[in-house]
Amino acid sequence: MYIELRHLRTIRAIHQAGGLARAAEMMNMTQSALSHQVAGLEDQVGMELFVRRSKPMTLSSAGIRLLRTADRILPEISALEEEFQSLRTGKTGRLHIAIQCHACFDWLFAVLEMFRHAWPEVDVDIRAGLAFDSFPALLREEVDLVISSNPEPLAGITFNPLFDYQPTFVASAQNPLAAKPMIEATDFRDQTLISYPVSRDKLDVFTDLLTPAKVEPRAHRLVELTAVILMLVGSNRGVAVLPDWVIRDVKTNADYITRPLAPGNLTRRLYAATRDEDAAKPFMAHFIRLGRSEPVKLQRG
Amino acid sequence: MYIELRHLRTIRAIHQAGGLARAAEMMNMTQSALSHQVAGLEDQVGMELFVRRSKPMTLSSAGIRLLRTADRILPEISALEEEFQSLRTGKTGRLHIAIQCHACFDWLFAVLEMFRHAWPEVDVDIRAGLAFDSFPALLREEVDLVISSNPEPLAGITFNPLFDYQPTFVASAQNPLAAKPMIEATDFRDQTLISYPVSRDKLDVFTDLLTPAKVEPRAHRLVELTAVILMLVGSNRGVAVLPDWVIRDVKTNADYITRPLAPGNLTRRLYAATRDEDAAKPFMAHFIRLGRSEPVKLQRG
DNA sequence: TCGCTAACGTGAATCCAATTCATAATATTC
DNA sequence: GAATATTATGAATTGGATTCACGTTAGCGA
Repeated sequence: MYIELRHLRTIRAIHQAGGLARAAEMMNMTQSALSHQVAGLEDQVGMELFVRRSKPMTLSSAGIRLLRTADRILPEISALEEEFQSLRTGKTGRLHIAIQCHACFDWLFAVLEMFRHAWPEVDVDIRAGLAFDSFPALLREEVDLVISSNPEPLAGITFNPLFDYQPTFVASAQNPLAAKPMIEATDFRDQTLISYPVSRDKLDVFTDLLTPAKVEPRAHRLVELTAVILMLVGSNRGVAVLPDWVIRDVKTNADYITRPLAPGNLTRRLYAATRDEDAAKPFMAHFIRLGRSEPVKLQRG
Repeated sequence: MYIELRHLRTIRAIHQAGGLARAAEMMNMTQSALSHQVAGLEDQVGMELFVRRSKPMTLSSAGIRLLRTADRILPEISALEEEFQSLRTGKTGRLHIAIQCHACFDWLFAVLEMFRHAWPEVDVDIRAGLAFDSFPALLREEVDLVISSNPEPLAGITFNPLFDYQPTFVASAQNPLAAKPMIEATDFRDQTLISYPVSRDKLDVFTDLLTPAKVEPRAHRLVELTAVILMLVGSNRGVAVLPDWVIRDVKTNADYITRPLAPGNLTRRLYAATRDEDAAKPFMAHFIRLGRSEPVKLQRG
């Protein structure tokens, strides 16, 4: 049997209006239409939904069950419709973020915290675990924004610049390299490099230093968490290259040394990638604005 | 906008089947029909529900919202349909009982207790407060069964006999009438009669004794609860006429006397009135069977 | 009890919207 | 890049919902 929402609306209207004729008026239909509709529904259901002994017809016990369901379901539909309305006008939406750079957790949380106060209706989430194909995921609408420092010219994707940072060398104060004012590619030959577990073309050390110079570090250890990387570096089990904002805490720590890389002016830029059509959405624009201003404030203070 | 269940079913099917074509097969429709339907729905809603960049098309974030609603609502509809199925086959139903005779509470609870074990799916209730127009209420399907000792020949109503009882006179042992072996109408002239608060034509004392004899008791006090009536009678503040099954407890109590009425063979019959079409329903038949057998067992033991 | 009025039911005609048919456009795969 | 699979499109068709016109029934007051 094929119950439809139309039927639920009708049942509710007849009940509210207390009769077929008034209900018909309410719904901008003829009384006859409703009569036919009810008859059809009763056919479907296989029993009488109304008592016709008394004249303004009233719900039977089976009809009351239907009414209860209607009263539960129809408000849900209304809510859904209102939600779509809000979606259209841009008050609400979804902001699922994929991050290619693990270190971004650091400032991203702070930014999201500010964001969700301004846009409480927007469904926010961070999706780790798809760092490799985050751009296809963006196009498939699995996520809505990708934090990346490797803009690729892709149809349908807009790259919004956020802020610049310096990939910075960090090592133990015990490490012999502490003697050098600046670190170059060959310095890594006899070092254990510690990095996030992502492919080399997503790691600044490789893309900007080691790969061009065709240098391979003595060992390469993959670690997920920034705190753990710093811990290992602190105990001189390896060296790392991290964005400057991450190592602001260890800069003043005597156990660590930080040094600029190679020519000395290495700068990278972080982007928020969105689908073209989303870039204009008000909450997206706001998020990107926050992503531009807040991290630099964080780094200073 | 007019979302219909059809749309929810479609969304769910496309998601389950993982594509339009397979979904169409599932729903016994052409792929084209679904394509049109989805397009129409997206028009209504005012945004894309699916991502078409990749070929087996997938839900967009708005589509996912719709899917969530569908997953909540469609099971409710299925449950409803199953319920109607059960209603048709008679496994479930409603048994709302109106009682004209207050004293019936006594045995009715016991019967209902047995009944609800046998028919757990049937919605049981006792409706007091419409003793006066219980038969119209029965026809209006406000209740489904009326316990009555006053069968009226009414179109659409079947009276199923339950059991017989004797309206019995009960008074304090202190009352002068205790001396009489049998109580007649004129004996009430100088007595306070205590009865349930219902119209006289529903009270056995009047219909079978006082009204025919045109006798009026000295006073007539209305009391709701059987226990209170007996209490008042016990302290000789009045006399009462109650069904024999109610006074089985006081028969052995020295504070009370019970006497037969008038000619001595006054017997009344209790009926369960149902709508004609309901009388055949299995759970109704079962209830009536219980209503015949259980009260007499109670009275004996 | 009669007749009036309001409310509901019925059947044929109509209309609109959902579906189909046929085919084009587009992505995916090897 | 051909072959395949998947979705889109437009005209034609179908079918179900609605309307129209009228018949029927219940309620109500004189």
